[in-house]
Amino acid sequence: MAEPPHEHPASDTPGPTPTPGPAARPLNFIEQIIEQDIAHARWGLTGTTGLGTPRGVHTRFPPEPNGYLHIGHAKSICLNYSLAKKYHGRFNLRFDDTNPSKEEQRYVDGIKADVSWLTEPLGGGFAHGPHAGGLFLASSYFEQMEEFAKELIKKGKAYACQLTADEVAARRGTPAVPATSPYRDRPPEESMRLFREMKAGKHPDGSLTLRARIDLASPNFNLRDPVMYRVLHAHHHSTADKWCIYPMYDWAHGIEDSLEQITHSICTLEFENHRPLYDWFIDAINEGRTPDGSGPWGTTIWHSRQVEFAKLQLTYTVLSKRNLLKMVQTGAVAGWDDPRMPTLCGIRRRGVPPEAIHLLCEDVGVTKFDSVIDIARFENATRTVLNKSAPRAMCVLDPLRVVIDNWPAGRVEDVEFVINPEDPSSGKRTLPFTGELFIEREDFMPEPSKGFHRLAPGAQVRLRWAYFITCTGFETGPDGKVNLVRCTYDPATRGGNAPPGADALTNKKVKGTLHWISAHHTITGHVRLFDRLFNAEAPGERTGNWADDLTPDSIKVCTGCKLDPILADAPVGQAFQFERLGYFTIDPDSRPGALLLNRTITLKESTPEKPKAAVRTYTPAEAAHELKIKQDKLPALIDAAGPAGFAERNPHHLTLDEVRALRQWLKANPPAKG
RNA sequence: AGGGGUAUAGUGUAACGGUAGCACAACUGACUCUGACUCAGUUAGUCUAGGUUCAAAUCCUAGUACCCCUGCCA
Repeated sequence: MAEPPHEHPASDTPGPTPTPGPAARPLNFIEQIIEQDIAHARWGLTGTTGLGTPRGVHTRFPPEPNGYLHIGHAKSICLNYSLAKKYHGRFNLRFDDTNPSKEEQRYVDGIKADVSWLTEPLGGGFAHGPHAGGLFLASSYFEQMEEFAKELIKKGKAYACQLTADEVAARRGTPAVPATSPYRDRPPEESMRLFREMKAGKHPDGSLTLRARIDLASPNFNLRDPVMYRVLHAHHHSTADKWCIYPMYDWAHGIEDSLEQITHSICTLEFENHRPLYDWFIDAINEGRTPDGSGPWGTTIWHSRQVEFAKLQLTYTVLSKRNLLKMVQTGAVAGWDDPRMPTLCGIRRRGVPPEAIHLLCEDVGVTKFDSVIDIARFENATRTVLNKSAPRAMCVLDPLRVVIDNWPAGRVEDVEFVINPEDPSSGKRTLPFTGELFIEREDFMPEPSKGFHRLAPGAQVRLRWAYFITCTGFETGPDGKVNLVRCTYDPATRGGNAPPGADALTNKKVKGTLHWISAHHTITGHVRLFDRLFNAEAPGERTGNWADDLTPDSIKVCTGCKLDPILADAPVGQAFQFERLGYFTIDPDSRPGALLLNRTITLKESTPEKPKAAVRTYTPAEAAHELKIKQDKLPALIDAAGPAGFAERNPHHLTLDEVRALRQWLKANPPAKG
């Protein structure tokens, strides 16, 4: 495994960027780094060859199996897989299973399924396809890691430390005061003996660690002699009871990447502070090693390059395994795969196709800047994909009976129905039309409001693909609710086509088009409608507890829905667009005769009345942030700049215009220095 | 406080010393057998202050704001 001399990123000089090919979009910063690496032939990259000759970019997704994956992880998976695909390489799935006290086999299984689901439309995944790198377990490297650890002990670069966790914390020091350990100058032989005893199970949990001997005074606390191994008598989901010492992330992770010869080790921003440590460990192992194996310690090991990017954050969403787990445990949701959850299994059950996640990731890009993505972008990506792919169906969620008085008794007519107007290859099917139908209750108003152009007494509307009907009256039940609408149909409008108007030149127009279903040709079922799980942009920001921002009724079940008969044979997960209602999918709990559907997302809706202008408002905290001042200086600024009417308003949220005015004022009246 | 990062329209991102562009959102309008889709147009931006330069988002200096780091978690 010849590997070129590792160059630290700091030594990089901007090289000529190779022709990027047909660039649909500019390269993101990671692609730029990779193309420079190719230009300099680092890691043996040539960029022009196929797989492994000598090699392309090799990436990996390294989850800890201590929970289910969420949409934040999806960004990392898409990034890693896409880079391997774009640069003729491979993609590994590797479980970073170094802490058995938190990990479970069911999470391993769930994560494998989620990653496969997500990467499948990209042409494969970790297990199959042209870029499959394979499935790996950190725990299968434990023996090798142990050997490396012993090597560092012999080199005087690691030592056994008998400080307890509390003592280590107490001796951690401060930026100005170095940490201390009375054991760091212990002879290597003694450390070796203790390390062997640790492994042999002769020491209780927490009594002993192996620590790297780096720098107790480093301003980077990760370098203050970090723990490499701890004693932990715990059952491991993969290695069972074979080990009672487990490596720490910092020690293990770089070795895992090295053993798999990962070229670019992509991770999130919070690991930036760990990169020097990652590099230190590999360099320490390589001290005394040579590329040809002639050195005293053998052949040099692989040194991957770590690159950090900003993780995905979404408004109205909680994205941390800890909080997600708590939501499940407290019953805030029905489980990890509740369709309201941002987990990949929840999103999948909700009916979102993986392509929507790919589209979102392309949309938001890859940078090092912490940003929060508006959840609406994800919703829009979902609509965009489903609009192109979902067959249409005619379903009525809240049925209202319509009788067509001039329809010949008992007559059934098949009307042609375009399965997906956005996809000509999908073709047509037929739908039975009769004199007794259901329409959506909200599509009829006895006394129509202004701008309502659906059904009302005397009004004419089109029934999609069928006929124009005119309302001649309605009946109400004892409760005063409308329970029947009477209409006549116009035979000249068969197929829903508008007949020539009075002048025989312009077609007669009708404003509204309604969806419908024949009362005698429908199946009933339940449909679940979801609202956002949280009703605050940043759940928990207000009170410190996300539970305070839970939407009270974020799930609504419609019973007795009148569904298109085509749904009877649809498989679980099949997506449909219910005309004018949104996108829906069959839930796994659905049964023949007891259909259950989930609404994935509504259609985009512009309201009939003049939509009220959505004015962006700022909380005091947001305004201060926007103006780059401390929040406590905001009141004084407002007093000084005085946006009209602000003082009378409650709550004291600022409008966009007011924030702009304050910014202008600040520009004209810069704060005094000091 | 020390260290590590990041600042470009409302939001997300390009521009690599040479015309600040794109997408989403918003707003106008057109089209429409889904109040969907599609299409056209409008509004709006380089954190601040100095400096270098014919020319600065970009280079230099000094500030400001935000994120990460003091687990035997990852």
